[in-house]
Amino acid sequence: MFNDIREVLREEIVKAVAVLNLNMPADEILIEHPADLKFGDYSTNVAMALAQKTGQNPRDLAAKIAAQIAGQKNENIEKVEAAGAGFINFYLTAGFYTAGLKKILVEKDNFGQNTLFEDKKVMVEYTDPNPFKLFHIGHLMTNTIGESLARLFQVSGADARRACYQGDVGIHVAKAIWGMSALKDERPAADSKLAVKVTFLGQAYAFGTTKAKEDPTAAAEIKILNKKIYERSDGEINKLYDLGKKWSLEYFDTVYQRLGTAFDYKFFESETGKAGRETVDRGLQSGVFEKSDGAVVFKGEPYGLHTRVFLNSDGLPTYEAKELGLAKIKYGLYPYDLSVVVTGNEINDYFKVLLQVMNLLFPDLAAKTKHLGHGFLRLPGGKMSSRTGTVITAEEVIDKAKAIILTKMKETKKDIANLDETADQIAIGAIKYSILKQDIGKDIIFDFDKSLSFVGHSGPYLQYTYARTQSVLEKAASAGITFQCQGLTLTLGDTITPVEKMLYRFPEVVERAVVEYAPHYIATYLYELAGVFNNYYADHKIVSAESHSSYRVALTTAVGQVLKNGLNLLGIKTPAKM
RNA sequence: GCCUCCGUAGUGAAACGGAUAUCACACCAGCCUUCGAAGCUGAUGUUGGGGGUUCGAAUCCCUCCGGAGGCACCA
Repeated sequence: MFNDIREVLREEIVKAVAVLNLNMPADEILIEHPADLKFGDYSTNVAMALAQKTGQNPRDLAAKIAAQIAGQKNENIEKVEAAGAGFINFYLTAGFYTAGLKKILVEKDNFGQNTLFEDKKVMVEYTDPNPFKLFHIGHLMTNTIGESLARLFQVSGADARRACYQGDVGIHVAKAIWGMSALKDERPAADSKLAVKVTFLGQAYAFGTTKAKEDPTAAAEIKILNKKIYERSDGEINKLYDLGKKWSLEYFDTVYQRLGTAFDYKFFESETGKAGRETVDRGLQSGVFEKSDGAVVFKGEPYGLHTRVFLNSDGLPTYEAKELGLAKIKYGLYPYDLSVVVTGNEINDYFKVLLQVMNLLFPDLAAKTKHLGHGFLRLPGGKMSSRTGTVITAEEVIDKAKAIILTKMKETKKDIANLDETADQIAIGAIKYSILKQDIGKDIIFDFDKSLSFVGHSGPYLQYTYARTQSVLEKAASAGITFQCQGLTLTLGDTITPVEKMLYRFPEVVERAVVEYAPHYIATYLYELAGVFNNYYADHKIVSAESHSSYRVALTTAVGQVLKNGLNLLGIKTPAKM
């Protein structure tokens, strides 16, 4: 198979090395893409590694091995040469590239799939907003990353399920309920718009928070309220609680729909406490936990970790205990092979403790759990806080971006039927891409003007390039230019370009992205692909009466296809016109 | 104080121990009577300091400086 070209090269290398009476285990052979296309399609460092072992000159050895491989005359290899400090560079044949092109055109939406997680059950938990609180740009970051990972697992053969874990109990909820009660005259009617209800919840929470700080009486009331909410012992409070939670969840659903996420499972802290406490009780029996100052704790120091509280001195489960319960509940509903939990990196250390505890209590689940801590999306002024009001909601950012895009769209005066929907897709594409183009572990200081780009290395650039391919293809169709997947060949002096050299790499990039939990490889690759295509576009007339037009149309079709498949993995839509 | 993560052009980022460290933004000079100028071409400019390991270090180790996060009943 041509997409296993790395295996083909590996075999050729092993064969050549053996002929030269040298020994290089196949799994130690590194085959990679050179940083620059001028160094060929792949290169290997075997000569440098062998030279070190045998004391030979790496450059001479590379030349010998290259000559031997060339002599083996593999049909996919156009040229092999030694270069640099002792690299062996491979240049592939035109036939290889056109076969790659054909594969894209045949597989279409399926191009890029792999079998790394075939038949595996994967659960991805992400987003985790708290009911009664705002859905802010931090949630947008987690959601964007988690959704992309879920999609990467899916194209890798997994049955990926999306899960969201939400804090529907706790002091923040009590503050909001207290606020709802105090501001009862301003409470929206049942038939009010959802936006109004959510705004009210935000005000109620802010009011409760402020009063809790300023007024000791209010603070005491909130504490009592918190207990009542936990116990569900007061009918009036339950009514307020249920109402507020319903509004919140309805609102979150509208945000998810807009972002293109749909959860299979929604878990709540109010449900995980019981299972968590039971687990901790059993762990206390078996000596995993111990009592300390009236609380039940896990001593992490023997493992190089922190001590953490699992049941507080009132006997209530903390977040740690609830998380243990959550793991059990998740596995009960969906016996996964892999459970990925995506959160901010502030809880990295805490999650290590949790994994250690899980390892002692149920090692099978611990081994299947992977925590991914991503960087923070912070504001230039410092930490974002919904308490002090220095918070930007996800919708504010999207709407602000959308307004800019609508202005731009009106300037370009394109004939676009679904203007509003398209602008929404571009706004979200810009935001998601700005998050996914970099390593997920790193912070993003979110400054609207600096962080969100609609030109250059950005989501809209990729969407624009896609729209351009579709526009060209539309023109080709009306000119009656078609192509056959069989027998695609270059004609009339056309040569292989960087476009073909980038296209076949897509499945490799997908594999690497899923193995390393790193969507940014997809983002970077798509940007490079779009770059070489825009370059090609500037130099080549695609739709014409010339005989090479058919091949060029096929190439354009493939580029559009890969951009679409790749952007889909980032959760970014590809409007045909923008 | 202890632990973890991070320091790459003016700014924001990329680089699975490999070749002349790659992009974007910004700034400057060009390209639309020709398939979408949200595009293309060219110019300027970078690995925090000091040691070490290696044929080869932005990447691994030590140390110093700077930043972020965490460190017992919040999540």
